[in-house]
Amino acid sequence: MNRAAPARPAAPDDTGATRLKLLESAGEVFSRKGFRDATIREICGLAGANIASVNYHFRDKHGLYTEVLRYADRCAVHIEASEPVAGDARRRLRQFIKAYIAAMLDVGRPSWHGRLIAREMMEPSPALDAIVAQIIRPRSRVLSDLVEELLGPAATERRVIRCKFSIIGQCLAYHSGRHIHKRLHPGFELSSKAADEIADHIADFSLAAIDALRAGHKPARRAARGRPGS
Amino acid sequence: MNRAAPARPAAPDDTGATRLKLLESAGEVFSRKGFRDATIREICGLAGANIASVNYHFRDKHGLYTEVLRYADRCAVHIEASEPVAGDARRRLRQFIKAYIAAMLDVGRPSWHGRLIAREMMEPSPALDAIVAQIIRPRSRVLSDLVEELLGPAATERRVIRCKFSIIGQCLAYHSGRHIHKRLHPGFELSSKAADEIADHIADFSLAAIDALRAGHKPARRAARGRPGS
Amino acid sequence: MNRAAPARPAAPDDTGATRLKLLESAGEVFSRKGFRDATIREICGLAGANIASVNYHFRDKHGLYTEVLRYADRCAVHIEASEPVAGDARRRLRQFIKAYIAAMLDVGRPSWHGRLIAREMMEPSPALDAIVAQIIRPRSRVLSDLVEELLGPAATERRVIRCKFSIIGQCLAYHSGRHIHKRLHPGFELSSKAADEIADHIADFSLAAIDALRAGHKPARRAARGRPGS
Amino acid sequence: MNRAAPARPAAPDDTGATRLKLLESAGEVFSRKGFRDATIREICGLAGANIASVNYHFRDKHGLYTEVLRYADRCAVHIEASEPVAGDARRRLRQFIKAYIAAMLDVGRPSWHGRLIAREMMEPSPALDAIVAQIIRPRSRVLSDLVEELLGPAATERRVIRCKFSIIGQCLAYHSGRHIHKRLHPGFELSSKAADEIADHIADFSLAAIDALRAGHKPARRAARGRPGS
DNA sequence: AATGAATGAGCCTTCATTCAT
DNA sequence: GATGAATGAAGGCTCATTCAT
Repeated sequence: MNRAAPARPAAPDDTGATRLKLLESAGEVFSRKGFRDATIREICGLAGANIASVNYHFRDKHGLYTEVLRYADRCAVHIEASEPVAGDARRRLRQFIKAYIAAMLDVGRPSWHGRLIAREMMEPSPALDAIVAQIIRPRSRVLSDLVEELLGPAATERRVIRCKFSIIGQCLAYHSGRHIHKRLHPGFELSSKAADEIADHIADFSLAAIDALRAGHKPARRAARGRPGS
Repeated sequence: MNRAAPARPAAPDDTGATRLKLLESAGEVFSRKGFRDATIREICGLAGANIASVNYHFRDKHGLYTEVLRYADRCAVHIEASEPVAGDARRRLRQFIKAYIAAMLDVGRPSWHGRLIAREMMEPSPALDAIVAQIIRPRSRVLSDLVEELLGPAATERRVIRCKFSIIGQCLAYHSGRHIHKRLHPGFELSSKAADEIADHIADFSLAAIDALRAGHKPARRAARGRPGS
Repeated sequence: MNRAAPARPAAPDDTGATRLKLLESAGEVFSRKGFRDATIREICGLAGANIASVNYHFRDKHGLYTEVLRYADRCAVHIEASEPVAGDARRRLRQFIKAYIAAMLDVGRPSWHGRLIAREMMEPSPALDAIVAQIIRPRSRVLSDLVEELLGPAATERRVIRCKFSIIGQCLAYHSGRHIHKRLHPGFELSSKAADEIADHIADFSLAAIDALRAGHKPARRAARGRPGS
Repeated sequence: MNRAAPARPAAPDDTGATRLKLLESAGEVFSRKGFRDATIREICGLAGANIASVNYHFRDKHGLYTEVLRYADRCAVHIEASEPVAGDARRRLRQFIKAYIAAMLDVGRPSWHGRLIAREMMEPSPALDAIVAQIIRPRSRVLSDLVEELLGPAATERRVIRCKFSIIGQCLAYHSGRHIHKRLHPGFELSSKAADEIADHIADFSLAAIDALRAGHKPARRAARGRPGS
């Protein structure tokens, strides 16, 4: 009743140096350690601010977290917007995957955005619903449309969803499996340099699979053999 | 469920009812909440043991965690061992995927084993190295061999690794993305009933893609400009 | 209600809308929650003022409290002054009790004045000395004079004080014991409607006792053995 | 779920040196400063115990407070029980008042019991209901019966309650008004020495008043005059 | 005359750990 | 072999206060 972001309720933005530094630091720490393991002390220390400033600007640790997610959302919008809509479906899918992989592998960016959302996906906070509605669902629709177009007559709702998950899963593997990857294949660095190559692999892999599903027209067990490749 | 290490009779000893109950309870709680969020109190409460018993039996919270992982490992061995080695590569790959998906979706089991390893993959503890060496690497080899065989002349080290990740990534997606899936597609339950169908989809998808890679000897049929592989 | 000190034109200045609203709000909150439980935030919120305004206008939370007491004092003067001086002692005592009970039971007023002083009586702040000197002692004198007159030849200093406390105590009971009263006798509301009846009871009760003390010249009519007074 | 007085749920008692010292210290501090102003640090410091011991033994600051009240209750029982039931009503009322005044003025006792209950009366915590039921209501009944007997035919429910409050109010005045008393009449010490004399005054005062009410048989305004004394 | 921003101290609570039996 | 009792460190939060404008 007598707190909340100090009388500036509707300005979701940036003005205020401390507030901004706090958001950045919190994004970094939350994405690295998760909500509970992140301590307000570390966040404030990183931002060079007093411990109580979190209470002042965001009321709460939860309030800070929520605001960090909204902040990440605002930053994410133009990444989305900058993607080209032109080209045929195959090309657009490849582009989509490239953008996704780039996000997963932290290619030239504040870098914690992707990690934070990945974290929410694995162990959701009450904020996940909003994230799904604002960030994930729109992108999911784009992907669904692409897959549906590529499947052509073979597209059923169920199959579109499965293919979508297959594509996203391949991308996510390079994020959530990065620690395993590092230990299993020390020679294959997951640097941003490899991003393009990885994305192409996933695109090739997925397009071939979808082609096969379309050609076979039945997802039957051995239907795939020989067809898609020729 | 809690059979003492069958092949390793002199294992660091599982006798002691309390000790064993502690391991089971800890596995359950650690897998559900992660290392830090799990409290010794809850674990002991679930096991009906004294708070100090963790210190007594395992010296430490970390000691308990390490021992839980080794305990899970011993239990995991025969799951691995029970997988069929017979059949051609296509069939064995499908079996592999079915087993993996079943583990991910907790099909009829005490079931914290899979969840715990999934957790370690995302935010590793010092114990991850041991897990990789003892549990993950062996399975990874099995999968590598399968993929290599299926790729035939098209198999390069790099490509085998990429395909392996594509397959594992699709499976993991149904675990790490389960919260998103539930929100995005409320109609499609991720129950154990769907496990078989999902596994078949992933097998079809992956086999088709691998076939295409093999046939084309170039990553994709009509690789949209830029030829990722070369 | 918030008329500036009428008889004291040069009083430490009440001009300034914010300052005045702050005093009113603080009186309300302090009287309801006590000094420490009252928060500056709530007071300022109620007054629609900035948090720092307390420091600006009153230097301190303590400064605000002191000033609130002085403000209440100024408001209290005419209540005191408006009491009738006419009539015989019995009637004047009854009037005194009615005024006191009305103050205790908050009969149709902004009403935090009485509550605030009651609070100071129970756990005094450094400001209590001033309150006693300026507010309480004058009224106490009035009551002493009445009791002395009523006791007549039986009046000793000690006995006058005791009777005075007996009268005040009965009145205070309806304030400090209100929560007990509510629980013990849910049927008997302590509303302002009952104020007059209660005051009459206390007056009857006390006058009868004083009469007896005077008549017997020994504390009680048939003082049960031991004669307390002698 | 996993806390509460350590597995000794039904033993409301003493064993445990630290636990007992904690109860005593808490009683002292709570009675002097009230629930919120009392700090766990001060209580533990006074008891020579660690800060966390409150959590261990009583789960909570609230839990400690509740237990302190129950502890005070147990101590209070024999005070109650030791009161004589013999004698006529006048004498029993005088005894009642003496006991009450002795409690108010802390005559030779752990000393915080009375203060604590007095505090609860003025600003109740959720525990007040229990206190009323277990401690206050029984005593209140005793007093009601005495007053009813003394009023004889003049006793109505309403009048009995009023007289009861008049008696209790006089006693409470010496507790809640002690700070005022000290400042107003520095000569009259409120030591335990004066307790007996004060109690006798209240008894004389109240008995005379009740006699008058009985004689007048109507509580009318001027009915008291001349009657009770003769 | 007044305020938004920031601060440091302190409180309650929780947790893993240890000690003595 | 096992446990009840006790502890110290740390975390989140609240509050009165101050600074710069």
